[in-house]
Amino acid sequence: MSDSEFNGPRSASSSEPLRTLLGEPPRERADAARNRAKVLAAAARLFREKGVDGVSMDAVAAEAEVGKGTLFRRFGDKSGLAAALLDERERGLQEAILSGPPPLGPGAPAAERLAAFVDAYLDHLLDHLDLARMSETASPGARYRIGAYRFWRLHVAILLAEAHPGCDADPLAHALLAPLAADHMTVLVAEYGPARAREAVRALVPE
Amino acid sequence: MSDSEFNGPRSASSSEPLRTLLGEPPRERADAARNRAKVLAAAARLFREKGVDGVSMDAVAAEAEVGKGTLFRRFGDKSGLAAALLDERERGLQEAILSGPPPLGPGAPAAERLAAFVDAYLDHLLDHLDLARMSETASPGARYRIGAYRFWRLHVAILLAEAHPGCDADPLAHALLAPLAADHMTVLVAEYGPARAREAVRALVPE
DNA sequence: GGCCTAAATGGACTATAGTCCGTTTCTGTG
DNA sequence: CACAGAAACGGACTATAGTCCATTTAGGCC
Repeated sequence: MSDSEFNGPRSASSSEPLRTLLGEPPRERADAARNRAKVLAAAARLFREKGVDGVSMDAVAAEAEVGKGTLFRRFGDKSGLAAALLDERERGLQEAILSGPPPLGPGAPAAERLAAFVDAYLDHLLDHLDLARMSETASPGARYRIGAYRFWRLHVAILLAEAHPGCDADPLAHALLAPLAADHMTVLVAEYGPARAREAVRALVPE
Repeated sequence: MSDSEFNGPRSASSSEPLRTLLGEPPRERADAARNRAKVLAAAARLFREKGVDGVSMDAVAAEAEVGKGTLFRRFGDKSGLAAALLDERERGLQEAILSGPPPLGPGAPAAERLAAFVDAYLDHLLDHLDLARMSETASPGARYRIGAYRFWRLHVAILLAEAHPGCDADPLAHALLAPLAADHMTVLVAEYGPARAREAVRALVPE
């Protein structure tokens, strides 16, 4: 997966020529949309029944009644499929950050928003640990290529810059998100339980 | 790899019965030792020539003139092989921590030793990024199963407990090591260069 | 030196991810 | 409506990790 060539249903707006003029990406074909939905439904079903690790891509393709080629071309690889499933569930959190009530949404001091973000993100992550783990660890660097990661990172960087003027916010945001990696949280929770794990991560947030 | 059933040449001390009485692990057989050395040499050679990612386990087995079964039984999986190669190079750092001069070794205040450790670890990591990456990301959770990780974690936990009495040092040490993951540092360095990457990680160290 | 047991060996075998490309299906246009 | 080109399809194919077990070998003991 080289970037965001995969994923995400495209908008069904604009006539063909207008779209072209606007430089919008071409609309997704009807059969493609249908297959995307079939695959996501099949994957959700299988993952729920047998666990994320117990399901092969062949199995997903079969369950979705779709060829393997289709599956891979659309989602890139297994981590892409997991990311697509997570995506739906991350929307709510992203909206709450952009326009929900403080301290998660705008309005509270940056430091408080940062703490609220970490808490809310952990809530989300601990609810979908296995899916997140698959999306992040299927291949090296996978985590950082997911679109959602960029969102979290940008959000954290903006808050850091506001709370600590003069700090090198961009790489710092990266580093701050590192302990939130699914692989890491899996181990931390297994070893110390959710409460201590959560506290340890929160203790690293500046201020 | 369930634990440390693999790796590490065993000591050649003690007679058979004494060893048994002492509960030491059985001495490694001569052919096993020979093959371990052949594999490590072959892997080092191939990795240097073609890069860690460009070498299959089949290729390592062939180059070492050893069966695939031998290779896997001894090293568990690809990450185990990479870890075994790294191991040799980590010894120096571990010794410097245990008995070298301050601030890395004993003698300096805990906070200073912590900073010195992060610096030294990053030196080591950036020198062997590809090998470390393979050892940590070949399978989910691989990083946390490597013996060396336990060493770093214990060291950091002890220093944290000393520098910040009352903090929950064990999980905090885990969290503090998260940004030092090879996969994360690879991205951070690629995006911002070694200097800013290093600074960002150091900024997270308490105090 | 020859025997015996546990350890080690190696390569055939399985399972799975991911690629490739000839065929089929859309959809905008005349 | 029918045509043409683009887009999507699907399954055979390749590459690789990792398992299994019948066979071989080391080395302690007499």
